[in-house]
Amino acid sequence: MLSKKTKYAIKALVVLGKNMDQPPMQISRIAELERIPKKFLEQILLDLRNAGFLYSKKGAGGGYSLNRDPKEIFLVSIMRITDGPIAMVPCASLNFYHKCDECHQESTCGIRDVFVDVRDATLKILSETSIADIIKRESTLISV
Amino acid sequence: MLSKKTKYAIKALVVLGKNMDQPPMQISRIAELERIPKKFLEQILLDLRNAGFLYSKKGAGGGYSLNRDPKEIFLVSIMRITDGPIAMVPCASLNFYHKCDECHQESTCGIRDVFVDVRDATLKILSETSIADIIKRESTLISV
DNA sequence: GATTTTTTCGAGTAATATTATAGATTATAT
DNA sequence: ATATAATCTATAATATTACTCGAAAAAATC
Repeated sequence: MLSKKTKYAIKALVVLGKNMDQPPMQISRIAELERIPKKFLEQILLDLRNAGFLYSKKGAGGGYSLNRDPKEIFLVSIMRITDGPIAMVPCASLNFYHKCDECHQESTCGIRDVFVDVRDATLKILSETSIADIIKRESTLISV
Repeated sequence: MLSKKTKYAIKALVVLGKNMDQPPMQISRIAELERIPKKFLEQILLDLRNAGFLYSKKGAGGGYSLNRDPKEIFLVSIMRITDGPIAMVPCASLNFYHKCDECHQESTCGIRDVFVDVRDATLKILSETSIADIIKRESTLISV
């Protein structure tokens, strides 16, 4: 399951992606627009900022804005920040690998073998899909 | 993340799939072989039995055995029993659909749109892979 | 038919992770 | 100086996961 944290992160980035040429947007404004608990969003934006995706400015007229082209912010990166691994088993993770507790013989584990395939299929989609794509998909869906 | 419940379920089914022409195997034997907490495994096997995948027999000489050809038991079915939905968002689930708490406009949600694709990719693999395939993969991995 | 073996059933609990909140601090603009 | 808004640290509330307990029911064997 995708955590609320990740959903909120994506939603916030989408809002900021639509706000590219505007002055920075405040946490409270994003929280209001997307109905995200403000204090929770605060933490999430901070994580995204620390990962380099956001620019932030304190004080009056401050707020958050994207630090990169929305075309260059991929879901896979966001998810790794907010949820951690993409793979469904730790032993199949590229960025967060560790042995499964239950596993006796990783090299011959058939479960791992299947879930490496699942990871690859998921990864392909998530690393091809950007915030810009999400925005595009939404406008396409509206016009249909 | 795949729950331990699901991993244990798959492991138990694999053990039983290798035991096809033998008399039924006891919970305690499976638990021992796969190092699964016995009482936990008990619940899991009961779920699989109630779903029609296992045959069970009480009393001395009783135990569990597969009720179907291991080629016809697919990971997708097991996971739906033990973990529920395959999709990462409830609104993209085929068998466990429900609205996301946070969602205001499902029909135009770009997140949903992407995760329907992820679901399809995952589903393809999981509904093509059977217990027999897991067993086959393991023996292939051993011989490499 | 008593005893042993083994599944079945219902409930309960412990551990962990997720989601959210609170309050004080720091930086910036006016 | 004052108001604004991000940052930081801690903690509370809730949900989920992973298990555990004890007793009942069914079947085999002596």
